[in-house]
Amino acid sequence: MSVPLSLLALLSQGPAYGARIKADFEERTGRAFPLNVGQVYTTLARLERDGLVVADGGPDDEGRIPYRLTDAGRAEVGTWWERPVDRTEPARDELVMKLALAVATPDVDAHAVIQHQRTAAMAHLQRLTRAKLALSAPGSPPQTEPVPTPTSLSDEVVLEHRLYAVESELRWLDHVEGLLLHRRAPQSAPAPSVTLPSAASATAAPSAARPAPDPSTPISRPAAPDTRH
Amino acid sequence: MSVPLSLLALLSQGPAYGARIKADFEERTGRAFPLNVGQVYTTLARLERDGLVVADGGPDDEGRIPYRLTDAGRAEVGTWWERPVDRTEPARDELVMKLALAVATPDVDAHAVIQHQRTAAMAHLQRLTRAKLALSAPGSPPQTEPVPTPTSLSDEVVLEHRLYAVESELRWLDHVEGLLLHRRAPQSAPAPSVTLPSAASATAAPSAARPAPDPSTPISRPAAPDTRH
DNA sequence: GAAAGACGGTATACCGAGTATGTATGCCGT
DNA sequence: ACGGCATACATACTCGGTATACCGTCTTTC
Repeated sequence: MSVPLSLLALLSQGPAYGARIKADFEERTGRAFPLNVGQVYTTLARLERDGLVVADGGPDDEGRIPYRLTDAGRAEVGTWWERPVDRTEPARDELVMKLALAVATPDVDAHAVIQHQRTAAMAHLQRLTRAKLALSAPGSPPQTEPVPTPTSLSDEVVLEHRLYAVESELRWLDHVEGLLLHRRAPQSAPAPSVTLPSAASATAAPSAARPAPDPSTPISRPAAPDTRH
Repeated sequence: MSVPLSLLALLSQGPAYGARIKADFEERTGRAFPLNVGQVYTTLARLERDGLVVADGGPDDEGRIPYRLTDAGRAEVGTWWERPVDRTEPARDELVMKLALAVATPDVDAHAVIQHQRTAAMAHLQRLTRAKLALSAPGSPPQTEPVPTPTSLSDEVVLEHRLYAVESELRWLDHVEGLLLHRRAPQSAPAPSVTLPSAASATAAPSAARPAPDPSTPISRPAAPDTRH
């Protein structure tokens, strides 16, 4: 759903042929999203069908077929940059479905599911952290690099996103575990006064990158694995 | 990619026919993931083809065709609950691609992209918060509900996930903005000592739902929209 | 100096997810 | 009895994604 727009965005920098577009795309997204060449051609075909792109003449003497944006295509890119991506509908995330099903299904130990996911997430977090360190210091010893941008900004952008995502996922898992404990033993307080963890703080001061301490779940857990690389 | 497994999970509670499965699925995932009926049937067909499920005899007197798990299917569900969902590869998220492209493309004002996304995210956060409040107190005044579980746990699980996700996204946007400022004016500190926002704290004490204050980006931003009710 | 093969580029076939639409049937209410 | 509606099943289609086939050129190697 985002690949077509990405291709348009790349073409807005000038005409290019399929393989070059693929290379550019991967380069500019931190090589985090390997793009199958086939997809590039089928997508280009669809874009051409929709009048957003045109083949700029037949194959040149080296067999390449450059494509360029039409005016409609250029407009499309423009609005893409302006319009925020839609987050209003929930994103069919496997983990969310799985956990929602788990807590709603008898015979399933939701706690165990959470535990498994959590240890995996922590391992993943470790991996990402290591990657980040490697990113900031590519050649191990020298930090006196003459190049001011030794690593691409794109790399960092996607890496950071993954870091924030795992971290958030961990907190969410903790929170759900807390919910489970409450529900299982709704001791004296039947009313679901469910702590409003992030929401309260975030709405109170959403402009600052305010954390969401979740006081309701001081769940004990296996010790953190060795953290340094 | 997760719907087939979900259907198997539902069938593990006993045989059911297509439409019933759809209803169950939506019920147990907080009605956040509307599932097209057609998809249920095609998925069931594939599952039957793969031997994970069998039609339990022809249509009954009301035209329904119940399916039940095979042993292989049951095993599949078992391993699904045990195996954490894979987060090792980056999840083709439109926003991530878009922003990675934006920062790597001249002629594109990445700051503006971030701004647009941020205001949208804040509006969304507000909406979710409102939904959460409505969830905890469905009938407005009385909190003396006799029912201990007036709202389904599944609802809460997916709602909370969305809250954590937006919040994390906001922090990430802030962080990227910080990166942009650094890169644009790499004043006296050329070495990218990039603050390790979440990673450091999360690995230091991952068991507590520890927040990840990002001290590097005290970016000013438009005031928070009205937050209450 | 030609066969073999690596390489770069294009194109097609295939699968699964997801959506829209069609069709049969039973149950109403008038 | 008939129109309308709900229920359940089924098919057709689009799109994202992967694998693979194909074709020309350049290089290697005997």
